[in-house]
Amino acid sequence: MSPGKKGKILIVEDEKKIADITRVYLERDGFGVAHAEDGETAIKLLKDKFDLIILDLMLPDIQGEDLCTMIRKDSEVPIIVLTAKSAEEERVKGLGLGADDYVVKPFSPRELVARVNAHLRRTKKASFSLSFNGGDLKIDVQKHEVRKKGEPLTLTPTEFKILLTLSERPEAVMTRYQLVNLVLGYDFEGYERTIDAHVKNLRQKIEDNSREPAFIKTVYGLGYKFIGRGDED
Amino acid sequence: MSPGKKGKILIVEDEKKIADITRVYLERDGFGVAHAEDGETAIKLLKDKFDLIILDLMLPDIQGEDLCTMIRKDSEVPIIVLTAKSAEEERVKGLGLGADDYVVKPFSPRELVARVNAHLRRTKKASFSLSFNGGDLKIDVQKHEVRKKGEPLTLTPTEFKILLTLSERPEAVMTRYQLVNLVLGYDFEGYERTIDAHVKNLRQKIEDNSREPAFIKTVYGLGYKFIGRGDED
DNA sequence: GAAGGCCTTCACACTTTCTTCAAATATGAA
DNA sequence: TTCATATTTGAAGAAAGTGTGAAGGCCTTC
Repeated sequence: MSPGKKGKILIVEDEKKIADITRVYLERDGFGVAHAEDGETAIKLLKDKFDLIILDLMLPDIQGEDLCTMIRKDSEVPIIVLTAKSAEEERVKGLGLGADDYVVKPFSPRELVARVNAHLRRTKKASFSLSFNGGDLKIDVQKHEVRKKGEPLTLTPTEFKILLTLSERPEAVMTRYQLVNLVLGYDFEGYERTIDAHVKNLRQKIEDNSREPAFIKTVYGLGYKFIGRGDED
Repeated sequence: MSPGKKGKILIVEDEKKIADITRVYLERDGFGVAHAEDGETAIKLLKDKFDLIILDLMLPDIQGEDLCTMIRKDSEVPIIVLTAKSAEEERVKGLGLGADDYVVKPFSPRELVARVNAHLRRTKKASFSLSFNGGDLKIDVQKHEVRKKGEPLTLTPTEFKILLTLSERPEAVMTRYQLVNLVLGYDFEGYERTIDAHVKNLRQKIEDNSREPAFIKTVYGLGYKFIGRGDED
């Protein structure tokens, strides 16, 4: 493993080509990278300390979810989960398995590196959660939970991901095109306005009045943006 | 080569069919596209600057890898490599040589375009904004927001584009023809003076007195120009 | 194999914006 | 100053974008 000035990262991924490309990107960005092709190897390697773990949920010998909870039991290391856009994602939600972030496959390697950097930057914060407007809206990624004025909401995986994507960059307009890529995956070939339907459903859950949305605003001709004052965590 | 509002892309690919379909998709998405059928042509074309390069690793006259390193030596331009499915090894090698992403043939044009966009989005400055006359007028592209003395204004998409186009080159006169092309698109077939109507509406929003515009001046017989001292941001 | 959850698509109503036009006003040249 | 040409403006129909409910498909669970 190369030295890694910026930190040590463990990739747990059985698809060699994905692991390789990810490694190349991370190393180019100054990270040290170790790679495990299966859960067993990962557990061995985990005797060393890592600064962040990238974990594919689909592994040959062990359920990624189990590995995730296992890691989380022993440490607070940030975990970014890779999921194929399918039923996997639902399990992320169902189990609330304590990952700090998740990225939909196929992903842009640059996107992944950006997220790795983002997580390490806020490494001091115990967990990756967002809170807006004096606690009116709270998003806890590890628990995969959203609360509005304390009340837990039930969001579908796609709704959650849209909300997360928008709220990570308050005020910034995201086009439907961008949202499709980030939320549904770069290989999504469907109808772009599917996003509208999800936004509608999302608004009905998080907004007081979905006709006059306070959080997710429409930007005519462009897309959507999230409005909210981030709170201290 | 078509103008390309979103950026200029060079396709280096000897299979004409693939090059053509890729070009069509990219152009439809607003890119300008140049095409080289072999390495030699590519090197000639590379005297121009491109925003991204799509490079087939299998070329008639030169090793794609060599071309890749060659390009990377001179510039940071994002490179997406196309590889045939069989050539497993080439992928990683290509990435080691400084490519930014790879796509396996046969590929979905849509996915390729999505990746192109993803790379360019990362390359671009995260958020650029313009500020004029000591903060009197601020334009934030990422937020798609314009503020006049701190007050947010509601501009339509076209108004926003006109303002942005003009303000990016303060003092420069832009003809209606130029504005139509840049703002309404090269394929706009309507009445050139539509711009006037938009400028009118824009002035009513951003000017104190739309009869004596301070920002958007008319240049009689020519077009419009934006006046403003850019502030440090 | 029925039920339920989720995603996607579609059609239609609705909202916002764009384009065009014609009248009014302004400009520059003779 | 006068004339021909340019520009501004308000209004209105045309066009484009968005919200929404419902239907169908796929998958998982019971």
